[in-house]
Amino acid sequence: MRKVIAVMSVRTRFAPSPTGYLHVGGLRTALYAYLYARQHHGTFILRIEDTDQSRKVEGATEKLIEALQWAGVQFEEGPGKDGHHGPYVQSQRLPIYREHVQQLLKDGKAYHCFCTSERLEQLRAGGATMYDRLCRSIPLDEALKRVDTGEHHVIRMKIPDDGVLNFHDEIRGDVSIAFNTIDDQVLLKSDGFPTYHLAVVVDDHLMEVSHVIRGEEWLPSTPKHILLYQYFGWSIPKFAHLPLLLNPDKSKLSKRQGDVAVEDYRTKGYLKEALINFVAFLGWNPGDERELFSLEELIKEFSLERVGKAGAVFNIDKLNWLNQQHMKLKSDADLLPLVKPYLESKGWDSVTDEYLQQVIGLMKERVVVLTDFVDACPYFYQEPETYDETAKAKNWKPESPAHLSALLEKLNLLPVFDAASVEAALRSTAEGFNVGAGKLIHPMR
RNA sequence: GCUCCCAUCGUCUAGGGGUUAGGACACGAGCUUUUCAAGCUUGUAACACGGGUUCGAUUCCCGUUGGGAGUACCA
Repeated sequence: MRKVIAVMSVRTRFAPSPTGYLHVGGLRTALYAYLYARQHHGTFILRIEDTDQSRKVEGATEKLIEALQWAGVQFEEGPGKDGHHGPYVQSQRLPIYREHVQQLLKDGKAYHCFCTSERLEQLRAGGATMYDRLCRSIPLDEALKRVDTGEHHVIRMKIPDDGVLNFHDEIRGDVSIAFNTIDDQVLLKSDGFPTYHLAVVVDDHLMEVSHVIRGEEWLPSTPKHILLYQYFGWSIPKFAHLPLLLNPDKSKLSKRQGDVAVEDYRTKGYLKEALINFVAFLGWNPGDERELFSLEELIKEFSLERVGKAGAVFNIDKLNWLNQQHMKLKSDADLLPLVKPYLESKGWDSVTDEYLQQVIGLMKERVVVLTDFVDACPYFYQEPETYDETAKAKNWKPESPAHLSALLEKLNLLPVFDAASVEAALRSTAEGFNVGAGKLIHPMR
C-alpha cells in the first residue's frame, strides 16, 4: 500500500461579462490568471458571465474570444472548447443555480423575498443603506405557497447578524469585514437568473477553480462569497485581488480618457507582444531591472507575491516605447504580414512584398506603431504626382529645407530623411530614394 | 454617509531601521550619425503629513490627509 499525496492542481479562470469588447484591464486580469496557471502546469478557463439579460450584447463573446486569441492568452476550457466542467456560459447553467438555491433554502441559509422594487426604493429614500430583512421571517411553507400563486420574488442569502469574517488575500494579506455591514444579498433574481455572487461561487466550485484572480472591485464582496462556500460546505479557493488600472488623473481607467479596448490598440498598430509586456508590468515586476519580456518569459517568472497593491496609471508613453522595442526584436519579414493589412486598407496595395519589406527595414527604427509604416511615409506608396497634388492642394511652397521640414511636421509626417531628399521625392524627379548606402526604387516610377 | 483597500521621482516601479533611495518611460544637455530616428553618455526629479517606537525611521505602529473601490433583482 502506498500513500498518494493529493496535489490540488492549479485551475484559474477569466470570467468576463460580454458587454462589447475586451477591456485592457480585463486583458491584464486574464493574463495574470493565464500566467499563473501555465506556470503551475494548471488549467486556464474562460467562463462567460452573462447573467444580466438587459446588458446582453450581440457578438460580444466572439469579440472577447478573438481579442484573447489575438493577444495569445489561450484558454484550455471555455466556450467552444471541450472540458469536463461545461457549459462555460452561465446563461446555459440556469438549472444548476436553481438546484443550489434549493439546497440553501432547505438548509435555512436563504429565503424568499417578495418585496417589490418600489418598496426597496422607499426604504433607501428613507435613509436605509441595507435591506430591512422583512421577508426573512416568512416561514418557508408560507413562502412556497405564495410562490405557487405566481408571486414575484427573489432569493436572498442570510447574513449573520454579528461577527466578523476574516480571510486571507494572496496580494492584500489579511482582510476582515464585519457581517453587520453586509446586506442580505440577492442570489436569484425574479427572472430566474442568478446574480454574480451566486453564479461565481457555484461555478468556481464546480469548475474546481483553485485560485480566484480578479479585480480589486470584488474585494468588498468576497466575504459574501466565502460565506456561501461555507453554507455549501465547500472548500474555499485562494483569492488574489488585483489593483486597478487608472487614468492619468488617477480615476478608474475609463473610455472617456483614451482607448480601453484591446482591439483599439490592435487597430492602432500595437504589437500584441508590446501590449502584453506593458500590461503585465502594470502592477508586477520581476524584482530586477529587466523590462523586455516575452509571453514565455512571463510564464516562467510571474508570481502573485510580486504583484503590487496600488493602482497603476495606464501611461501610453511606456507602451509606445515598448512597442518600438518589440518591433526591433522582429525581423522585417516578420513585420511584413503585420503591416500589409494597413497598406491595403489605404488602397495602396500595388507595391510588392519585397518593396514593402525594404520600406519596413528603413522605417523600423523610426516608427512607433505598425500604422506608421504606412501613415508616416505615404511618399513611399503614392504616385509622386499624386503626392505633388497633395502638396499643391495644401499650398505648399517650401522656401527652404527647414521650411519644408516644418510643413511635413504639420502633416504629421515623420521627417524620415533630410529635408532635401524629401523635397526631391516630392518633386518626383529622382528615380528613387537614396537611403543610407542603398537605394530604394519607387514602385510608381 | 457607511464599509473595505491603497500611498517612493510627472508615470511604471526597486528597495528597506543606518543607502549617494536604484532602474525604466517622458523631459533637458551632449556624443555619434550627411539628415531624421536608433544607440551611447549625462542632467532635472520621489519616500504625502503628524505623532509615536528606536541611538537612528522613508522603512514598524497609530492617526490625518489624499486617492480608489464597494454599498443594485450590474457584473
